[in-house]
Amino acid sequence: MKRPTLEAVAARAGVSRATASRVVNGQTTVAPGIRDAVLRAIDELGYVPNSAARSLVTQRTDSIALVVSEPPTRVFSEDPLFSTVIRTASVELESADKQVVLMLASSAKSHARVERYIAGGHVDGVMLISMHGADPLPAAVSRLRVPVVSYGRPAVPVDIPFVDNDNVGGAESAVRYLLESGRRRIATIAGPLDMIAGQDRLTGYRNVLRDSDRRSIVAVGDFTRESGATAMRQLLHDDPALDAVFVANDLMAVGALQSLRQAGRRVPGDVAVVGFDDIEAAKYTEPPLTTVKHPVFEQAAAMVRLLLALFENGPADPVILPTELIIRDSA
Amino acid sequence: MKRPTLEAVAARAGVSRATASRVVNGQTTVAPGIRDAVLRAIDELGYVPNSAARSLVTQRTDSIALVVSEPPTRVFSEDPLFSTVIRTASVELESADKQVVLMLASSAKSHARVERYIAGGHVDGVMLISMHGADPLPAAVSRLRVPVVSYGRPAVPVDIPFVDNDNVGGAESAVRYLLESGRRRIATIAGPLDMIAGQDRLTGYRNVLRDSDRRSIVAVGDFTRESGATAMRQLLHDDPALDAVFVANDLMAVGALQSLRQAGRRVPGDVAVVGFDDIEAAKYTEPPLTTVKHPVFEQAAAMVRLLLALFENGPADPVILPTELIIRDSA
DNA sequence: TAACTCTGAGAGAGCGCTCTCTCATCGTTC
DNA sequence: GAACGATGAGAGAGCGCTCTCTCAGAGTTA
Repeated sequence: MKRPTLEAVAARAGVSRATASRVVNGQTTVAPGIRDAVLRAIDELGYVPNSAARSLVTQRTDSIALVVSEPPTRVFSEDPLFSTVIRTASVELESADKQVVLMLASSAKSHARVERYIAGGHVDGVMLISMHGADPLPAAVSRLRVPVVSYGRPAVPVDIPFVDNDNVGGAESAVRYLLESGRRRIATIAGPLDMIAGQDRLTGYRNVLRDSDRRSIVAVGDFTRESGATAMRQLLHDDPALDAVFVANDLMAVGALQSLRQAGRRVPGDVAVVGFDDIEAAKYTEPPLTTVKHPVFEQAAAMVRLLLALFENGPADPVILPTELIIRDSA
Repeated sequence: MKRPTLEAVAARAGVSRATASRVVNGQTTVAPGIRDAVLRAIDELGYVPNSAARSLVTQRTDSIALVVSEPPTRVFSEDPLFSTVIRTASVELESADKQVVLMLASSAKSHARVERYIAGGHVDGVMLISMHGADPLPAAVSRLRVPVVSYGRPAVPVDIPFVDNDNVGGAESAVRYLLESGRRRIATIAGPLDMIAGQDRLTGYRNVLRDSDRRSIVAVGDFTRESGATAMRQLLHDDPALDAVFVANDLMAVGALQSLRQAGRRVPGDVAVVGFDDIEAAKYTEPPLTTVKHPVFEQAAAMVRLLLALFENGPADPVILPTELIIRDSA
């Protein structure tokens, strides 16, 4: 019981394989009567084109690799952004009739695997997500002469188009807000400094404090809740008099809120807290979190558009999306 | 500048294409000297096999579809389980050298698309995740004569192997715990009743209450935080004297905690709360959430093993994983 | 030495499709 | 009425690979 081939369809419709192929591919140079006969044969036989055969000759695969490159330790965390980015990108790509091949690149071994796969011509394009500093993947992939875009500015200077949000500006607005609401000792919990988002948000924090001649108080986390909790304890130990903290992402802010609670500090009374990202959970913390909205959805969608534009040889300028301060109760 | 073919490798190594193919596929019937020559040629040319050509003849694709079937409304939510399941399954499949093709099936249109894709022989097997009640996909896919496994018991009775956790037993243990700790009026926030997890957890709740002759107090949510918050308000309105609530998942429990806080109820003093899933966020709620641990990681890994076993014509019995009550501060 | 087995390598078919080239047919124009 | 361009359909090559079949040559046995 084999799957029917184009040959079978052609035979049944009483035409040549070439004509059947024309109908399948929607060419207009087929007389209506014949087209109908072919369509009927396709329907009766339940014909579905064999993609391997097709892409063997067309040299296209209609699939896109979505490469998520992360340090192995973070692979299994429940990152809410991961889910949103993956889903949005999938939906957008599907509406462009592209398949999504998901690849996790954490170990060196899986890096090699990804490279081999892409080099193997399995995909028409690549989306690179969430890479950390010394990630060799952007450079490696860009060498492969396959259209590629990056979610977030690559940490190594490599010439691939990307979509990012305004991390520096977002952080600046958060810290400026804290300053303007009368906070004096503003600390920060920075993200991992081998990630651009970590670096840039710290830069934003420093920019504002420098301009106002205030001392910066920095602890570094790794964007997980737990690291946020640890970093907050650290900060309270280093400077018990701090009255505000800008946390580089909401997940760490959740951890920080818990540490503050445990230390008996009231939020926002004693310490104001501002996060970054505006994940759904931010509305449900106690108190609800003031945060910088990171347009994850738009960023993912823009990334897909950028890649599709690349296929059409369109312009491929980096896109930077604006952020917005969402004021709730924590600051 | 085209990619080198096997032909080119063979020519360079001074052998036939057949021999080169033997080396590439690791057959042992090649003399060591010749094998080395071929390997050298492969290396020098940077040869990577063309997968389309290969699967055209082998009829295998080495890729697996990971189909996530959800009502459109929930597609963009930041579901922490989604992320864990997808990642675990990916990692496991990659170590078996399978590609992961991610497909979102929310609309009827995308359902058709998924079916067409699978029928098109693009994948060697299918993993179906998170389908809701009237989902036609399990039945449709099982008709396609492609190996398929399901994450969670399919809602429609269809004969495909699945991996699930003991939803009924988990819910029972949670409610029994509430009962044993002296709670009298135990309500529940159920999940969507068109999902097996929603049904089964409600069944567990009812089983225990029936045995103890207590009245059940039920509100229904859809597994989102917001629905949990709404349902909790509803419950407090329906029965202000309730002193415990079993919430069918942690996300809704987070919402419920917020509503309780807003209503001035203390947790666990006035109302005890038990969730289900044990997502990471459960440790960070105020107070930390007592919950039933759902072995997401193991479940995803077991699903992959089940599918791989299917390829080997191995046994394909459903797997039910045990749950465990994790006691924190909310009950 | 002849007949045999075994091993290693090549020839060539064919997987299912697309696409160029060719050609028959028909309508149009002068 | 002959020459011409459109138009629609078929023939056939070839995409890159695997795998069966075949066979040369070396080793083994009587």
